[in-house]
Amino acid sequence: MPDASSFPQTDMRRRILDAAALLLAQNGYKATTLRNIAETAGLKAGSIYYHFPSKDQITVEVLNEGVRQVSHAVQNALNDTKNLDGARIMRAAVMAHLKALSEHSSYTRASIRCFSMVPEEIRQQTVEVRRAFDSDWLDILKTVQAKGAIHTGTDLKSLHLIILGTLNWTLEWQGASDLERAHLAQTLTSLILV
Amino acid sequence: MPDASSFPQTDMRRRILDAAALLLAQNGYKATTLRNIAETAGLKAGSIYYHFPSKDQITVEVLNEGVRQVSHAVQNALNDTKNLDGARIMRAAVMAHLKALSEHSSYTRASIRCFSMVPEEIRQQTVEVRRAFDSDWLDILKTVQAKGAIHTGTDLKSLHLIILGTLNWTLEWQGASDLERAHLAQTLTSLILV
DNA sequence: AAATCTGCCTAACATTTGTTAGGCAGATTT
DNA sequence: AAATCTGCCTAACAAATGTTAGGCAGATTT
Repeated sequence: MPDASSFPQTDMRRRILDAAALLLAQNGYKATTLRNIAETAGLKAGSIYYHFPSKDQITVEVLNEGVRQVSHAVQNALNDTKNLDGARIMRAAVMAHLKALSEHSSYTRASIRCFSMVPEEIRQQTVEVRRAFDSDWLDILKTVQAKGAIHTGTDLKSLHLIILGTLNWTLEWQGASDLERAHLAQTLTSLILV
Repeated sequence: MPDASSFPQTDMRRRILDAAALLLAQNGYKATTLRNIAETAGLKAGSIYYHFPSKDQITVEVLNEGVRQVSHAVQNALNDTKNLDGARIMRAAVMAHLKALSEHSSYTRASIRCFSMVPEEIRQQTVEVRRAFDSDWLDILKTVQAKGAIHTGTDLKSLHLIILGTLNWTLEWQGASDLERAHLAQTLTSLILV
């Protein structure tokens, strides 16, 4: 059975996660079936259990990786801009977040869109990674405000929700171009920065 | 079987829709079962087919009603503020949108969160209502900008996404208070208005 | 060469899904 | 009083679900 997409042949575990991420992002948790994942990854449903103990475990790994992709991207962007002014830090964080969302869109979309619909048992295993990321973003906002790039009167908790909501919402307008995304980042930071 | 919540006894059709909206908002399309809807509405699964021809039809009605609730709320708010200045129009629209989201949260949450995960057949029957609402919001922004309350340089399409993203994202932070919502509306409009 | 391990497959299982067919008590109409 | 209509129920159906048990060819180890 020669298949063009089966060159690596090994890393089947990764291919299963990729397939799951794609389907979870597209159809949600319940509509994503193991037979569907198997077909996309290029094996049979029963064989998945050689790599994972359950569908839930696959889901947990996908959801957590989705958050980590964005979290690491933002962290890296900030390490490069340590002693810059507030405005630059802000722009770097927003653009890194947005770029990560679009580059790893399967995992990030799965993470954002499935989180609140997934069974309680799964949610518990993904909630801590999320809280850490929320905390990171709030720290960024505090720093930028301390550097004077955000009005002192602005409520940072609200601002946090505006940024998160705006950026994550981009995953809903399917098929958006990088240009449109850049436009959005520009408009958003312009509104926020003093 | 005396049940405290079965006084009306008639309008069973509405109770089915309410139950479906609640479950769709909570668990998504695929995880919402007819037996689950029936139990919540207070009847048996087979009896649903006396009121609706299929699960899909129920879903379509819930999703469309969710959008209409918000759309009408915004429209009504604007009718009351016809000749006001741009800033007041903007604030009225944002607050009406936000209030409708929280008041009819089951329908609106179902509408927002299920739309992109639902089978193609259902999406087709809900897409036109959405487009109309998008168009309405863009008109509002054009009016407000024409009245000078938004910088002329601001890209309205991006601004539209920021507003939609921010407000709709509030449905993700479960259990938020009205005070927090009001705070968010205040911060958002402050950023946008000149 | 024998034994083990790797990585996948087939075939079944119990359960749950949307949906349908037929029944039945009470109200309404004739 | 007879007939019809309303609004629900029970019981079943085929299909699809997560999961498990057992097999099997090829590589690796002993």
